[in-house]
Amino acid sequence: MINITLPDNSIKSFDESPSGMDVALSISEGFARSCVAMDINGTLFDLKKKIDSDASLRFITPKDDEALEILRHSAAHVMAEAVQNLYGGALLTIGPVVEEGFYYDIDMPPVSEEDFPAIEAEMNKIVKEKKSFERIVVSKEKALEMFRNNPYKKELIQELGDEEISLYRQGGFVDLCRGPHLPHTGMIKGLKLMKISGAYWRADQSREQLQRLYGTAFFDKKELKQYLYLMEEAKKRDHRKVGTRLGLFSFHQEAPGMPFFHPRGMDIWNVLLEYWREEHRAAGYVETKTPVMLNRRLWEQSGHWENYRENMYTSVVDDEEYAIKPMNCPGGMLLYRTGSYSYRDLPLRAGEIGLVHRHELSGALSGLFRVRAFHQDDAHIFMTQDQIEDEILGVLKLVERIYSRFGLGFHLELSTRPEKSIGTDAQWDQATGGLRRALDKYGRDYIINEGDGAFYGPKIDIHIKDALGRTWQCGTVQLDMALPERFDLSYKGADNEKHRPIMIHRVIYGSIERFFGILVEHFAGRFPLWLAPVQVVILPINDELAGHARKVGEKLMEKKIRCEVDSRSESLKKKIRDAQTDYIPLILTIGEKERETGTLSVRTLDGKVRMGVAMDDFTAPVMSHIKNRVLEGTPFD
RNA sequence: GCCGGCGUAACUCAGUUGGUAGAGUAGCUGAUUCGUAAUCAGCAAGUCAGCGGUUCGACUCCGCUCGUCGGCUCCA
Repeated sequence: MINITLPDNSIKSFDESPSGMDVALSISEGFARSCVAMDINGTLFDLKKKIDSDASLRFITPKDDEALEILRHSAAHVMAEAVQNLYGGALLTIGPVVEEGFYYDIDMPPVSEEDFPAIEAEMNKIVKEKKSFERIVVSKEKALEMFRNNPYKKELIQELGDEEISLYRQGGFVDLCRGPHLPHTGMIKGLKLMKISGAYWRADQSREQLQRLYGTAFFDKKELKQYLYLMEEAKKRDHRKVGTRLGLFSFHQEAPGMPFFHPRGMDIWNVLLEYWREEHRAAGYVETKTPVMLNRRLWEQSGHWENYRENMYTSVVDDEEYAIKPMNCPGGMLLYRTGSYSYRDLPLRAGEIGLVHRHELSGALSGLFRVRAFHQDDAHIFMTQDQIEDEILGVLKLVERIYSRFGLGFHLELSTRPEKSIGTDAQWDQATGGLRRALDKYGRDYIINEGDGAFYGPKIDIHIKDALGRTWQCGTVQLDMALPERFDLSYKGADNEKHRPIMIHRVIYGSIERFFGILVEHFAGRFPLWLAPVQVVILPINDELAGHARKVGEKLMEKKIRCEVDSRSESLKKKIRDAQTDYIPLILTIGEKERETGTLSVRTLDGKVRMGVAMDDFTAPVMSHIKNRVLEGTPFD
């Protein structure tokens, strides 16, 4: 007699070992049809597995988080079979599930997206056949024998322990796999190949070049449609497209990976920094600036010459070797060392909008998201041991303040000591403990990435979430146990002894260029009033009214409202259309009536018009809306 | 850097099997003077990314270089 306990604590009893499917069928046939896999005592299994002792069981249905992963894993097998059916000599390697779908690395001649329809058709054929996934367990020797023609699989099998090896079979297709899998291929409803790229076996450039085929899959065609819609929306918002169309920035062959900012882009840039300075002053930061080019000796002392040299630009001046800074910290060290500090001066919060250059791989460049020259909104905080917690907490609060101003959510990740690292266990414990206590005090959940810290200290990464739900790592708070040592920094304690300060590096925007790009996509180019490069456009109805329009413009400029007059001899309709497609939040049309009465006609982006607004009734609310950095709309919506 | 795709006017893109190039938008000129999302006409604009090769002839085929896109990798 086998007793199965279900999540609602009901117990089903069976005379003989039932399979998961048997248990599901005992609930209802419809339910059984929807089940994907099962969780027995905390481990996932196929529904076909026989349960031979009492157990508590939870069925995995498409509603559960684990289900999608299983589905996609099965979909990867379907893709692998399809490719093997179509391309004779294709050798399968690995095919994991990734965040948005799955991929399979296959040793085969290059294919292109033109081949996708044929592969998809073959996949759909396999899906239609509702092939059952069967788990087969064999010995290591047998597995090696079965995959004797596939060196990749053999390599994988060799690395597995001596225990038995599980394989999965669907029809005539067998693949090495831990599982679990769907009951059958028919459950994969929304299936699509996404892209193709090269990848190396074991991510090693010296090894075989493989074809990586990406796909995604859902339980429901609708979900696939929704996903494709989001992808398309993201494509439409692509900051490279939107930024070019709005005239914010450009890139040129003469300086790959180094953006040029145009006047309208600089408006946004300056507003971002203005806001940043305001918040940092209020949070007790001072601002500093260090040179872009520094002597090689400094980089040797900081350790960058040893650890980061391949990313640094260098130059020889008067027979001396210089490096263009890839980070601001060494310069910051010199600044600190210029003064002499007592414990009363700490914490010292020194901000710096530093322009750094990093020679990134040419293939890694991507719009403003990955560049070779960028500005960091850096700050170095020097403090005593017992200030760690409060200082970290202060940074986290500042981060929250600033991100929420843009309507960006975020989550936190703590990275701990990596294998290759400097410092003592005690130092690491103390540093990591300080970060942990600050996070706990802060009160939000955080993820822990064991061993993912920098070699010189643990860190907290802050990942923002944009309007499309995509996440980006922007902010980071890193404790540095190396530089104060290398530069022999000190402060005088209350005990009149020299002490080594603790130092953190932190950024909030991260790379201002990248943050800019993220904002373009987050707002889809429709910046809130306070950020909009042109806040108001003034449209005279005819040429004769251009003079009055300019006068109105001057009045707004006096109030520091960014505005332009469009006095082209175009129709009003045309000028409105152009203003709308430039996402200018407020449009003032100037006709005879406005000139006579000295009022304004205000049109917002949603097409609503308010006539007869007095000048002051326009400027006052607009100015306060801007000053308060209101995220949504305008005072005239 | 590696693999693959792409590179035609300022921008977005056409260009059949090789016979030296077009459209829309923007720009300029002129007409129109307009009340809430595109007025009309004309003009000008390209070493077809660059270099080399094949060919009687190359935007088209081949090679290299540069840039760019998607991945690998790396990270802010």
